[in-house]
Amino acid sequence: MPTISDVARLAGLSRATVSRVINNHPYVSDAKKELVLKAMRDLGYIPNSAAQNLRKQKTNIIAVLVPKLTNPFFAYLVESIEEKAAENGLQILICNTKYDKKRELEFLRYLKTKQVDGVIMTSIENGWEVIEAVIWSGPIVLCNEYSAKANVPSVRLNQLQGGYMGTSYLLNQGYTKIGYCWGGILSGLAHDRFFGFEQAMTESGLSVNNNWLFESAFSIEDGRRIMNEIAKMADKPNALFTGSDEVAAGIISEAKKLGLRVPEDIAVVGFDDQPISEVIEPALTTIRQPIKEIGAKTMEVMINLLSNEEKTTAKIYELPLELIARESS
Amino acid sequence: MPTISDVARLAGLSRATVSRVINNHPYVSDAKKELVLKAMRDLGYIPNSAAQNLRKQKTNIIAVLVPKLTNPFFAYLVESIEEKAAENGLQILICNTKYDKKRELEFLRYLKTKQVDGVIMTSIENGWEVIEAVIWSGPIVLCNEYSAKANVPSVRLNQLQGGYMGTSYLLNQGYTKIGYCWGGILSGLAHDRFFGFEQAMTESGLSVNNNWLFESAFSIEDGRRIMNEIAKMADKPNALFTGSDEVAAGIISEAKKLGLRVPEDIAVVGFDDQPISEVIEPALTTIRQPIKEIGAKTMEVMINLLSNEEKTTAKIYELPLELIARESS
DNA sequence: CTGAAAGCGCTAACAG
DNA sequence: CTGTTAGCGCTTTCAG
Repeated sequence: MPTISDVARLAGLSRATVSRVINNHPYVSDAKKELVLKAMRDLGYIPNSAAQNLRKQKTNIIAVLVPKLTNPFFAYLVESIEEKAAENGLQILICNTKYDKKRELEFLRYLKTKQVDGVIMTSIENGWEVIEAVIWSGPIVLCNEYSAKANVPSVRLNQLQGGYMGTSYLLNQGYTKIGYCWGGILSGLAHDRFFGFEQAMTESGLSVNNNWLFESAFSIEDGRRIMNEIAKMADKPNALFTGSDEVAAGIISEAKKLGLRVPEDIAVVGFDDQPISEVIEPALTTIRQPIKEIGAKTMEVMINLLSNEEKTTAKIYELPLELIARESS
Repeated sequence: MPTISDVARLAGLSRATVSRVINNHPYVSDAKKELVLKAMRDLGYIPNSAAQNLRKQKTNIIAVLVPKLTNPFFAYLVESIEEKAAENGLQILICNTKYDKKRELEFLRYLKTKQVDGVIMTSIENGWEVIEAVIWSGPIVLCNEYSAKANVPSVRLNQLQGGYMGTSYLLNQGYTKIGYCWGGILSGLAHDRFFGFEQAMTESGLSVNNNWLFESAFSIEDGRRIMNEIAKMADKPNALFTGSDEVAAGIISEAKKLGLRVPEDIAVVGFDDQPISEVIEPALTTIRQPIKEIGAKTMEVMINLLSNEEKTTAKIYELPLELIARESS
């Protein structure tokens, strides 16, 4: 493995000059530059990034924390973030927290070990106090997530609007016995969405039925479970706002198994507009999140933070959602 | 940001001793160790990984190249690889090549820049000659992929068996007009699978109909497109081996739109046993790949390579596939 | 425009 | 068991 010294020796120049060529500095004569380039080629030289990172005190890597990589929403989000990162000469390090506090903390440590220059969090598992302890080591940007206490920028979707939109749609279709599925923790985002649901209900003079609030709803399997719970109820909801296409898919699939018709017996609204929502039958009414836009915006904010053009504040960037009406409600 | 020197100073010891504590070396008296630990705590010290990487000439990071992160198969595969990596104190760097030669090459460079200690490739875009040029910088392991020319270990599934199994199943169900969908490039893996298809056909005294070979089949959309092509044919296949659950889902969904019955009018076999296959209607007959096992095995081989217990050879580890019979055929 | 020199923060002989 | 010393490979003043 040739080093910069080998290149310098072969080119008959100093390491400083070679370094200048590597980093595209001005003030290197074309002649010497050619010499260096040739030597680099001849030796198959590639700069060692650990050395560069150490010396420059930066890595050009941004950690992107996601709670579940196998959730298409996050897979697409990561893709959009990566795209914007690449455009700006940055690399991303995908960190799959699996909704686990400890794992999240380990990844946040990367900021302190200088393995990454910044962190984008697409979910928050730990309390903000814990996260705050890390932040002075580098910028953090929240994406599709927020915490009331967080004093960092966050780029997110208008979840309140999402909850309101989905619920209103059901109400307009004439459903009044509406159930609600959610993950289980009323973190900022989930809270807003629920608030939107509540608001739409209230405005229609309806109240929320606590028996129809289903938690721990994440996966297709959870959807099936919830549908079975509903089937056993004496007083059943006739519509569900699920907060996730996967959960919605599970509900629809199980409902059909149970001999129920969707949307006649039970209407369903998903969230995300994932590929599955077009393929399932009946096709899913869902709420599309502008994934590309949110990813790009998040990276943009991060880049500004890194270049100190912007300083860390709790600024919120909010993007709109869109309801995609299909057949399930 | 405190450094090792700050810790040493505060503890009244040398940097060497602090380093020993950091790295859990034996031969540090408990008393001094306590002193160091306390100093580290008091300062909030965390070792700088760029410095460690430079000094140790290794990063404990393995790059995992995947062609498409939004494909659930790869998302799950990455998860299983990560799990095994974490168990062994390794970190993975997920690299999304997007089926792009140039991106693949950029990621392979990480091996030369010493950003990673090894590379796991779950697809190959470039010719092997190109890849070979990189390999002396560190170990490469192929996962669910192989190249005839590759002189590195590969952990893969028996695709020939997969192609054979899916086709035989269709034949046993009485279908004889069987079409075949594939990505478009007959790389090792795809070739084996096709060969299995051919073999099953031949054994049944059937020949492959070239009109029913559909290429560029990757996504749900592609499935829809193919189904529409079929609808226009005078002589139509009555069964399809798709090589992908996504494509199969697209085909089924579109077939129903066209008023066709699945499997009566057209039977479909998928590949991967992705979540979608259970939710779509009719549920998809598909071929399950042991993702957990293949990921774990791949990492195991990588770890042996890194520890020099094993040297790089073209050894092949092959895992079996399993047919999951459902309703689509 | 170019080179010499001084580290970035850490680890690993080696000597004691 | 502990400290001294010599770098890992690169970049960046500072002179010239």
